[in-house]
Amino acid sequence: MINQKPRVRFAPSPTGYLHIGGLRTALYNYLFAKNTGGQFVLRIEDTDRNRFVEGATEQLIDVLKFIGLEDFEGPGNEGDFGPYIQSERLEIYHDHANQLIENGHAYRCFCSQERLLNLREEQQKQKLPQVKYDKHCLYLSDEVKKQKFESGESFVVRLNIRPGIKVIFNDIVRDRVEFDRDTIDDQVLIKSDGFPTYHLANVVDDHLMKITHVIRGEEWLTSTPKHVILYEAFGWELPKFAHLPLLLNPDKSKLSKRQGDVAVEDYLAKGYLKEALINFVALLGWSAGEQKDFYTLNELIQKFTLERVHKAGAVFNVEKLSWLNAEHIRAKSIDELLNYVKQELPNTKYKNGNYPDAYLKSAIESMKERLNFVTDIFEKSFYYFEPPTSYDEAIVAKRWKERSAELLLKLAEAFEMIDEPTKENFEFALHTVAEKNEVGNGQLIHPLRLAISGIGVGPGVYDIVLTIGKDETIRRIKSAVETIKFE
RNA sequence: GGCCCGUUGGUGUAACUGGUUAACACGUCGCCCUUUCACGGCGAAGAGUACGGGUUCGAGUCCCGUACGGGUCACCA
Repeated sequence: MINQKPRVRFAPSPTGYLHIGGLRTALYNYLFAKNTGGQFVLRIEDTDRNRFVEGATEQLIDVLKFIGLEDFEGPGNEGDFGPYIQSERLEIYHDHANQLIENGHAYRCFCSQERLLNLREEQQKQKLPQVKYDKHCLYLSDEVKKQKFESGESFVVRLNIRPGIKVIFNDIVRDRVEFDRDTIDDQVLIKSDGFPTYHLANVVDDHLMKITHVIRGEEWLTSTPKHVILYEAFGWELPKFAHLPLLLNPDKSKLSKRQGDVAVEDYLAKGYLKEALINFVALLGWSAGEQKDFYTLNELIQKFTLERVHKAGAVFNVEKLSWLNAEHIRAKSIDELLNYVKQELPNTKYKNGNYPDAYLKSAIESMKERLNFVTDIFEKSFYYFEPPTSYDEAIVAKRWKERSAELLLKLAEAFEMIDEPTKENFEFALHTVAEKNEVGNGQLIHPLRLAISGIGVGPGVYDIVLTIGKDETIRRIKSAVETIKFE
């Protein structure tokens, strides 16, 4: 057991999307597994039939694979401990529940919803410190139990918590955590529909799947003593626990839908790169202890340790995510970016345009450092995809002077003469025209930018000219001269 | 309310087993570069480590208490 390779699991319930907190949990499990040479297991916890969402499991797996955590043992990649979908393991849970009933660690409870409700109300009225099941069915006589069971009366199976010493366990993130046994309720293990609850299923599966480290969100910390008691009841060795700090809304409450996007799919749809998402989420609750923020998945794998996981919850700060996204864009090669751009092009109004790869690459080259999202290229530098149809009024007012039209026409003539279209030649031509007409370069540069792009910001003018080409530049100059009036 | 966990600039984090003026990044502001914008560079403001005690020559680091925040108390995970 000592030198066993770690086995960890990400055990989401298929809700229809991957929660950003789920991504973080999955990532830490994955990083830990990869870092230690262990195995990352994916298990689908679909024991709540009321929340069944068609196709959710497939969707979850797709997103996980897309984002780069594709190397898992689980559905579609069976190992020796399947099935990996809990709804396909019902018999296993029943066998184990029965085992617990036999040795007295669990019992059948026939109480109606109504009685449970009344009990709860009653206890609340009495201002009891805590609402707990009263073990009513544990104390039924054997005959009554037998009779109810055999007559097919609906029941649940409850864990029988007995008085005893404190439940103490060690958490890798939080060190020692302890709970009094009498604060623990007789948790339902098997629901009346025959499905197990999370508590039973997770313990049984973690044991059977030989999970060595349970790495999950802090919201599970308070139910961990129940799990510890279950391990005890089965006589199983305890896995190591690591409860991760929560991801928080700006107001410090648990990250939720109400206060912004929470699905990984949403962020992907908005144009965040998976690299940025991984990088950002990894830093929420962990750091390598170095003064650096940019990491690739491989670097994270090399650096990750559970010991360096932080204890306090972390606010999800979209601004830093956006910065990281821009950083990851800048780190990509032009060819990689070309793929993204071509992938997105059909979703834009320029889908019918014809843009050769070399053209797009030139445009990307000039815009790379100015993009926060790859799709920004279609907005911020629309002029690469269509000629300007209007001219920014503020820029016109500021840069379009009395002689601008005349000078631009002369510039167009000079451009016309250029045989070899290079940045240097365009620049030289502009300088020459400026000199001959005794004006500063700015008198040409700014009107030129306005004429060919319609706006006042963007890459260097010569870069734009080079990308759209000599002929198109001249066309745009002529068109601008006709449209823009000096006032 | 009970129980559990937490608390370093606005945000994410750093600060080896206690040892000099608490570091880095995002964000903000300013300057430089660029006849634009962005990138980049430089600099600034912003916490004295929730608060109060204690231990110690010395505490963000250890102990106790308080406050505040969060999580959890389902036949949901």
